[in-house]
Amino acid sequence: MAQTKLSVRQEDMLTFITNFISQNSYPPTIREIGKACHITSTSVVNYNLNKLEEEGYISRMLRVSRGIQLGKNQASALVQIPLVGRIFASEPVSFPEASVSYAPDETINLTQDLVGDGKKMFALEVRGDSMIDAMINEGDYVIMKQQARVNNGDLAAIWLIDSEETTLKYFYLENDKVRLQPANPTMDAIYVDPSTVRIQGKVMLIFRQISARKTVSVIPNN
Amino acid sequence: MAQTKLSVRQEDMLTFITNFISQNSYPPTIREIGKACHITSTSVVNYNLNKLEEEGYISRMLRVSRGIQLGKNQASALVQIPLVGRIFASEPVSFPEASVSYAPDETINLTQDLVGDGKKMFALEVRGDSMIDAMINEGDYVIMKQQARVNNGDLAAIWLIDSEETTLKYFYLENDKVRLQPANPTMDAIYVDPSTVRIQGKVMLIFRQISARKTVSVIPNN
DNA sequence: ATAATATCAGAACAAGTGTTCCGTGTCAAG
DNA sequence: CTTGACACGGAACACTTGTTCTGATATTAT
Repeated sequence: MAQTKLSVRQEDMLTFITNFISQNSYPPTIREIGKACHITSTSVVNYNLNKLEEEGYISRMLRVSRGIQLGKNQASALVQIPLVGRIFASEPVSFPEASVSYAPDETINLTQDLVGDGKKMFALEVRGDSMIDAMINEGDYVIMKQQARVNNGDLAAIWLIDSEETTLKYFYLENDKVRLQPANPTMDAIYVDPSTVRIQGKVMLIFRQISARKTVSVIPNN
Repeated sequence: MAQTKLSVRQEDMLTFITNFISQNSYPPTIREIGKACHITSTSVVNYNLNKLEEEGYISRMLRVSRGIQLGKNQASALVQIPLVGRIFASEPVSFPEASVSYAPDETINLTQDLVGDGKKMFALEVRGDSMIDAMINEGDYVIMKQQARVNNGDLAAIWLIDSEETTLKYFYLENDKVRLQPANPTMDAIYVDPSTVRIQGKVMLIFRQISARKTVSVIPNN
């Protein structure tokens, strides 16, 4: 609460605890903390742990081994988002069924500070290069939230009824006309009638994984 | 491995362990499991825990209190990547210092299945629209791994000595010439001499957060 | 039926673990 | 200088906790 400055020792302990939990998925003991932070006495570790708890950085469970919880990590709780398919420009977005089957290989894990609570959300893999005007490559993943309305300025998945295609553009309703603004600033917006578009969802996050995807002609350099 | 069917008791234990961890963020002890699952003997809990480990549902740390890890969660272990600054086209990438200080507001949490172990990695926020040829917007986040060498086909941060600018391009070494391929397929590659480039790191992940960023001229719709 | 295996219960042990007490040194305020 | 708050180190204590041993009961195979 007081949010005063942490001592170097306390900061050292906090980073160790954080790393330890992320590596082992269970918290360290007092003696493990002391050994890692070069503190010989368990009472000193206990003393500084109480300081950290007073400042709100951690929570402690009395008399419980490894009973340390990171206060800040509540914001980084995991959400599991199902990967339900692919998105083509030539098709409407295929929404998943209500039942969320548990398929670990087709699940994308993200933290809540990036995408929120993950309700009604799903992931799509982008196929084709028709999303270039939205600055989206083939192979990118789009995290979407299914909803029929979006606010002005949201990046939305929109089904264009006339031309029968799905596009991702920033949505603006202006004077009874819908302005669809490409994410690429070098491209122009298009104006359409609201009755010719159907909002399918709102894009929450886009990410692109680089590693080991373009494994072509690998020649190590000097 | 064998993936046989779990007994009711083992299934009961597994659900309790899962719920306990999600509630307390640390695993339960053997006796806590026994009490919750109506098992009076610690040896029986220990016996079934070994069964669960043989089937791959959990991992156990020998002689460690609360040393239980959920097998499924190993792929979604968290890595904390420090957000160390911004990346301009007109400057070399500013690398962080060796010491990783604990600054909670400037940390990006991702899962290991997306970015790997997170060693020597850091996050940069993209400023300016000069990365458009890499299909990267202003405001995007780039997760980079600091390394002086990359393999052919890696997306690399490259400092061009002559023109004094940083660029993100796919790297290919071909016949003593370096081919720098833009991510945007509509743009052409450039060929430069290896002595005129300096590899600063490899791009592991790019992501773009949409929510509440472009709050410009918001006019609510019907 | 008989043997073999799997599952279980109780108890005991050694090590792990949080807590507490006492003493020391530092440093700024009085 | 004295005082008090603060941080630290060492030690001891009591409880926790994983492990192991012995034996009993249930299930399955031969």
